[in-house]
Amino acid sequence: MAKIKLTRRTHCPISYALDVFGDKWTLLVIRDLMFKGKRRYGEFAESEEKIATNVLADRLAKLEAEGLITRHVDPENARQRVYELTERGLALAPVLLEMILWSAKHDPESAADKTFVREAQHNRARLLRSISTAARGRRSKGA
Amino acid sequence: MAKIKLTRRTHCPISYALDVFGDKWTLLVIRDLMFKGKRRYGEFAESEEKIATNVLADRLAKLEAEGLITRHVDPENARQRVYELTERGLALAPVLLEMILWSAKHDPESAADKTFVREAQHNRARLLRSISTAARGRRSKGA
DNA sequence: CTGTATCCTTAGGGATACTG
DNA sequence: CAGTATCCCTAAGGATACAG
Repeated sequence: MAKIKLTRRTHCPISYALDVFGDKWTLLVIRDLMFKGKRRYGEFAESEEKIATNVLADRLAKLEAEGLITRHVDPENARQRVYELTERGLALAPVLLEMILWSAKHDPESAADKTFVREAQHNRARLLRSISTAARGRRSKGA
Repeated sequence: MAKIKLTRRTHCPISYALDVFGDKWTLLVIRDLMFKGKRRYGEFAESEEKIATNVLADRLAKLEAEGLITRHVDPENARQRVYELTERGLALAPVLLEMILWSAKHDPESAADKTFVREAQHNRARLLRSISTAARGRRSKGA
């Protein structure tokens, strides 16, 4: 089991955010949960960035410790675990969205992405709504 | 001189953004430039997170290589260098702002911050305008 | 399938002395 | 002041084998 240590440098809100998700992997897991509907360990591991399993386990544990995700046994399959965003995790949607828009504006390859850039550009408000709606659906189904 | 290596993992816009500024230090430099009006090496080094000088030099070089900041000799003092945000760097303002708002909402210590949280909460649009105005002012003064 | 554990290499970065 | 250069240690993380 990965030992989790949550550090905090200063009182600054930017610094705080960086302490929680300021690394190259954490937000990719959030992305998979938020925009790609992924919920299981194996699905995260499949993502094209190819996160190592130990790193994935570490980030999932940290995200749970930070209260950004929950981890439950799938009621429909006791061998499966299901990860879901909490309200606190879901509240990162605007941050992710602005990152997407920035990348799309400044990087041609990102701009060409079909997964969420188009929707983000055309209707940011609707995308934000659809994210929280989808999350609510998942929760009520899972409970 | 720090050797700069810019990597890119996938075409994904989130992944791209993380490749550019996904670490614990880069956005602190951007923060200092954007919200605190800092422009010089020594000012960044003074920040309370106490970035090491070699790390600072590395991040400044990377930011310049990515086109987020410029580096010039101060025309008023040839011994001084002045760092400034480019349009591309300035365009990160909404990302930083959403991070501030998220932290303020989910962390009491951040919420208590006086530097930019209050203004961010009360008038996000005005804050964004004031940032780009300040940047324009700096540029015209420096040129 | 969901993780854990281990091995091992590299990158990150703190401390600090030093240079133009 | 604005960096550079070492030294050295720790954390990050890739690869992979293993366990429930």
